[in-house]
Order: sequence, then C-alpha cells, then structure tokens
Amino acid sequence: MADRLPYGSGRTSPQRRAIASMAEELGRAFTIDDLERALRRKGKRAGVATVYRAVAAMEESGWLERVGVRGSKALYARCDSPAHHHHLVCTSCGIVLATDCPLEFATHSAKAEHGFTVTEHDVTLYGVCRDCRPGPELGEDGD
Amino acid sequence: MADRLPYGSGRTSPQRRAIASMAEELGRAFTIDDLERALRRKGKRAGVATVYRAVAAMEESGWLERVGVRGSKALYARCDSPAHHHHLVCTSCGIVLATDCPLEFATHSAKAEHGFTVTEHDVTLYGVCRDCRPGPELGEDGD
DNA sequence: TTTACTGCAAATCCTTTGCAGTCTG
DNA sequence: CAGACTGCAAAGGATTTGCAGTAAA
Repeated sequence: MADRLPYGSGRTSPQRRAIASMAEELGRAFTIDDLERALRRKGKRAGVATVYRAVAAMEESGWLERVGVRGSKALYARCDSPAHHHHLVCTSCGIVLATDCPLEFATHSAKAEHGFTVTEHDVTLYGVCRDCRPGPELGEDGD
Repeated sequence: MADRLPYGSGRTSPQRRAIASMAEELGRAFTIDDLERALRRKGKRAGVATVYRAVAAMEESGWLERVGVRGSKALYARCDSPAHHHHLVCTSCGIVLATDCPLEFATHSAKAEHGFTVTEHDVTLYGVCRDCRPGPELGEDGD
C-alpha cells in the first residue's frame, strides 16, 4: 500500500476500495471506461458517476494522476512520485513510466528568447516501451 | 497571404475566406467560440458546423495548428512554421510564440533510461508573455 | 453541371449534476 | 445520527453528422 490515502480525507466504501485496488492492479494508463470494464470483469460494479467521482477524489489527493488522453478520453495512472515529472505512455500496452521534467532549460530559453515566463506546462510523451517494441534484436537479455 | 493555402485542396467560399482572414487577424490562440464571436462582431456569420469544418480543413492543410486547450475547448492558432516546434501560449493575452522542440534529449534519455521509444509528444507551455508580465523592472531595454 | 460547402438541427461522446436512498464513521 | 457515498437518469458542453439547399469550378 501507499503511505498516501487514495481518496484524501474522504470516506471509504466497497466501491472506492474496488476502484483503488483496480487502479493499482492495472498498473498502466487507463480511461474511466477501461476501469469500469475491468471492474465489471471482476464482478464488481460501480456506476459511472461513482467512478468519475472516485477518480476525481484520488486525483485530487495525488494518489492518481492524469497522464494524457487517448482519443477523447482522459487517461489516468497510479503515480506516487511527489516530485515534478512527466509521463512516458506506451501506446501499445499503456505502461506508464515517469521521467524527470525535461523542461527546465526550455523554460529558461523561453524566457531568454521571448521574455516569456512559463507558469505551467503539459507534457506527455507517447511511444512504445521496451517490451512492446518489435524488432530483431529484442533479445531476452533483460527481465 | 501565405504561400500555403488555408484549406488545402478544398473549395473556397465567403465563409471560409472570412474564417481564414479572421484567424490571421486574431494573431493569437483562439477557440472555435472565440472565432465565431469575432466573426459575428464583424457582421460575418458562419454556422458552428461550418467553422468546425473549416478549421479542421485548415488544420489538416497545416495552415492552422492546435496549440493546446483552454478549459475544455481546443485552442488553435495560425502557424506557418513547417519545422517541428512547440508553443508558448500566454494565458493572459493568448499570444502564441513558437519554440524549438526541447525534447530531443528527453527522447534520448527516455530511450537510454527506459528503453522507451518516443513516437509522439504533446507539449505546450503556458505562461505569461513579456508584454503581459507585470512587475517593476519591465524596462524597455529589449527590442 | 458537378459536387463541395453551408446551415440547421439532431446526434454523439465524455463528463458532471440532481436527487433520493444507503452506509460509513 | 450526520453527512458522504452510490446509482440512475437527466443535464451539459464541445464537437460531429445528416440532409437539403446553394454556389464554386
């Protein structure tokens, strides 16, 4: 378990517990829809509104993060790291890796070149993770 | 005018001409709604669907770019630069500045550290441009 | 003349909200 | 017991689509 509560100061319930453990179990990026489907597959049901509300609470508590979009649906993922970072989302399996913020210098150059003060930024890198990458030299040297 | 046609190989029409010139005139980031409003203010009308379709055509032809979101609405801006780049969107006045892609190295490190091959990325930096920045030492030293 | 563009309205899609009922603390 | 949480269904907001009519080429 994490040392941070899934739903901030909120109350718990069978649904929220199921939602939290499913988010944990999925391990990778998911949409609200993915989550619901996964729950249903396990025989656990939760109304759409409940899932949206629970996810919102978890996001607010920092236990979950919005890591981009897939089509027109928001993507979320479990993410404990309190440090500022960004996400590498595999478009094949949805695994989410965290990467340090690569924009410190961009922020600097924006200021230097344009006098622009960056206050926020949205960054998500999409691509294919090691395990999903096809290719000849994908040996089983790793894990 | 630009040496690139606003709406690719499409046909022209009074509406599309008005939409294109308004996008040009606005100069900064706008939502479909902003655009419509601006047109109406000039006495030019265009149905929502028409604006959406025209903007889609212009985006596809590369004459316009999606430069982020404002709330739940997509933000667009005129942007000729054919080179890969990202946007600095002023949250105060909406001016859009282009900045070189700051992610080459992030892409590299993603690969080096995680074996992750970045194929796409969404990056928009929000902040305050020089002209909108408040503060005492906003001298007229620069350009 | 052909067929893309227009406009309106209906339809989608994702997400949020209202409300009465249930359950946690 | 008070108030959060749940679920259903209706509401919302942005964007898309169907269709008949108009107008570029």
